[in-house]
Amino acid sequence: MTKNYSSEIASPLSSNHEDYLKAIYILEARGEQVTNSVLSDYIGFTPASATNMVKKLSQMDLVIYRPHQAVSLTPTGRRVALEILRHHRLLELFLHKTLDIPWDSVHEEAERLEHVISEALEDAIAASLGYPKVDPHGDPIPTKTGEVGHTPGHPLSQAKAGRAYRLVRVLSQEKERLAYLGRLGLSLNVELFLREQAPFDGPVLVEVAGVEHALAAEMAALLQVVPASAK
Amino acid sequence: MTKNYSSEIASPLSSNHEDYLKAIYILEARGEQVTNSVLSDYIGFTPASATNMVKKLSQMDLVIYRPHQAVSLTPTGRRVALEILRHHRLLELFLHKTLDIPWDSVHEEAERLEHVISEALEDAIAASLGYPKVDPHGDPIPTKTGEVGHTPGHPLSQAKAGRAYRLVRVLSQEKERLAYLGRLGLSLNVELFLREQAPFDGPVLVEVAGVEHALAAEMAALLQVVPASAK
DNA sequence: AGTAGTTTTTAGTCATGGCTAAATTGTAAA
DNA sequence: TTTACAATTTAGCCATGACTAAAAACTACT
Ligand SMILES: [Mn+2]
Ligand SMILES: [Mn+2]
Ligand SMILES: [Mn+2]
Ligand SMILES: [Mn+2]
Repeated sequence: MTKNYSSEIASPLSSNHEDYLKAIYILEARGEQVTNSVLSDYIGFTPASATNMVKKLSQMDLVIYRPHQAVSLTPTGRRVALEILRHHRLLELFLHKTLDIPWDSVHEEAERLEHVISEALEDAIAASLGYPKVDPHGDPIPTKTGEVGHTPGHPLSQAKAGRAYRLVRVLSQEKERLAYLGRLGLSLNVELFLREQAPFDGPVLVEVAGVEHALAAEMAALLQVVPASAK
Repeated sequence: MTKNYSSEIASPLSSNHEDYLKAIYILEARGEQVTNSVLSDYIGFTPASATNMVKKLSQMDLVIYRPHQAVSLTPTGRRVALEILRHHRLLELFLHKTLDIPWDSVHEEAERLEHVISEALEDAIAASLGYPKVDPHGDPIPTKTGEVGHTPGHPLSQAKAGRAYRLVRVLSQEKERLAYLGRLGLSLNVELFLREQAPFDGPVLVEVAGVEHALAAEMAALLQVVPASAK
């Protein structure tokens, strides 16, 4: 767990410390108020454990903690979160492209690997992939200096019927969901044609590689698309 | 740390548990009596910690422990050790071949990665490398079923002067030593010519790629070679 | 404002696995 | 066979970070 940020952080961070920071970052980025229950739900530990950990992170100046308030990251905490997130997404893409691991399995694997790769290995992976900008789900890969690119696109549920789109991001890491999409032929950068959009949040009819499929409204809301012609 | 051996092992093993088992395997394989001090020296924890851990491993039926006697692995313990060793050596080779990580850096990296890769990833790595038999240092890679190939060769210190040899194994993981050998052009499968072997365990003169170098006797003892013509 | 219900924190427990220091055991020389 | 010394084990301590249960604090409704 020796990292380049170790220079500014007293005690070394465990995998769980890192996962907490990453969770806070992701929840903040979603625009949610990171309350204790939101956080503990997300990470899968009890609320008491979350409070406990958040207090420790606050002592290390990685988060701002005020009792009964939402937590937030300090600049250092954000740097650490982004470093782990960079590891995670680089690893997902590497596993997928270099070792043909299916896109619905890379998340789990990266969840463990992200905590143990060195900076040198991170760099080697980035170089071997040609310094990519997005992971296999279209999530932006933070740069070494902590910039996070903005991903274009809008939910398929808000797209207009009778037009062709390209899938640029899937807002889910759920294995079963991704596997299902994969079976429909829907993976990153695939083109689809939006046949019909049922009103009142009804299902969506799409055509992928000449085959028509119906998608639940909630599913369509997770699929970010751009017009097919757009880069 | 979910592994395929989890079926037969009650509690999940931590990275350290796995490193202890691997250490015992390696020390046994070297022909050493695995006493508590040998083991604690090797793993870098205090003797008291080693006793403690060995007792726990013994309760899990992974080692045989009798007070004041050398420890040894049970069949299950050996299986676990070989699984981790397979991970380690596959990872070393993968990092070296696929990501160009120098042979003197792969050990450290693999030491952490070996504990967190899934069986699926292990298989994907093995497949992508064409099911290799040895790692970048010539150490044999155990098979999935736990067989360990026998590596040919004998120490350069016991070779005859005036003949050509090929380096097939280096019995060291020391970063500095490997880096030095690398600088001399000595890496796996490289050919060398043994010019002179000084008596009384004196230095050895070798020619590598047309350049002559003197090696300490202890260094030459770590280099396993075969006659240059031999496959 | 009072109260019910929810969220959060506190208090206290436990397992893990390192450590040091002291006690014990084993070995080998006198 | 005693004695010295090294190796090993035991005992006890500590940090970590999960947990449950209880207390406290917020929120929202009457
Ligand atoms: Mn993780
Ligand atoms: Mn992803
Ligand atoms: Mn290890
Ligand atoms: Mn090796």
